[in-house]
Amino acid sequence: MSGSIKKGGSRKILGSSRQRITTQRALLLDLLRQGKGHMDADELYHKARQKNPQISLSTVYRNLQLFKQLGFIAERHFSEEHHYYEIKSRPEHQHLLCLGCGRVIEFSCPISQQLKENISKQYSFEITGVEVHMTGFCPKCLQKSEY
Amino acid sequence: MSGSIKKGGSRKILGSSRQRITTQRALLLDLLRQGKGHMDADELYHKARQKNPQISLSTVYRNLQLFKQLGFIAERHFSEEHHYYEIKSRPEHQHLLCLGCGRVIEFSCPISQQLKENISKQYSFEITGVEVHMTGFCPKCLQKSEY
DNA sequence: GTTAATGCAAATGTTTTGCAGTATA
DNA sequence: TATACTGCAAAACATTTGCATTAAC
Repeated sequence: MSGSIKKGGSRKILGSSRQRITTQRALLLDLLRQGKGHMDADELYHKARQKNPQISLSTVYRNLQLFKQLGFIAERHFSEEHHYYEIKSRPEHQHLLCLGCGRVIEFSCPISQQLKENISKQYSFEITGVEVHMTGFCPKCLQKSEY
Repeated sequence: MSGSIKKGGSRKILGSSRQRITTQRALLLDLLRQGKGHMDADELYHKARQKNPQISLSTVYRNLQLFKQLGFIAERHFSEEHHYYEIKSRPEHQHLLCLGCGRVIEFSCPISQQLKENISKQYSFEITGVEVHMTGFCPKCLQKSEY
């Protein structure tokens, strides 16, 4: 396949484990890094097809699983149907979902660190992740519902 | 159908809206109330079949949606695959999931109220729900991985 | 008696899997 | 060259829907 896709960045990530650096993986990681915010499997698939029309949906799913296992991406379940994925190198942030229009806002939540330590002590857990997920209605949607 | 299932409690809930109080609904609400913690659709279906072998899975799904819309139950997405449901009248609590054994621990998180107000002001949102979801490894699973 | 809710079966949509061929190391 | 990865098609899931029947009002 053509060498038009840079694999430099992916090598850093994938090279350290025993995984092969395929064109598809490089592309998928690229898209995940570029894409600001959250993507579900299907979105990622369609974006990938624009660069590589041959890529299959199974490859997307398989690699999302791999990236997740390797810890490169985090899986979020804040919407009803799909799972969303995002690169872990992004700064710590939490999510605020508007139930009216579906918009997702990210906010930082420094308290979560403290909370994590409290719970960790209390239950003798080793905590690996903290998600704070709020739902509500954004200003625009609040206006609409005022009649 | 037999009148062996008490519909009293359900009447309070369902009667206030225009929904009909069916034997199946009464049973499902009963099970959701009794069941401590979280149930997914399939679990609820199997529990319901023990009391009413005729009940169908579609009825379970349809009613979970209804209950959710009416605000009686909350839908949680803290595990990989399924959605879990729980009666809203339960006291405020958050979830801690062990990635090793799948055990879910509930903990209360009074800070969340404060957090909610902060974010609400900051983004002019009307916040309807706050979920704090932690993942990690419980003491037992930590022991196992120590070799 | 009306009409909403049910049960069944079929449909849908997402995610997973088997396998032969292909590209990476 | 050896084998891990891909693409395809089919399978496996959970969830939804259409429709005739049943039960609640």
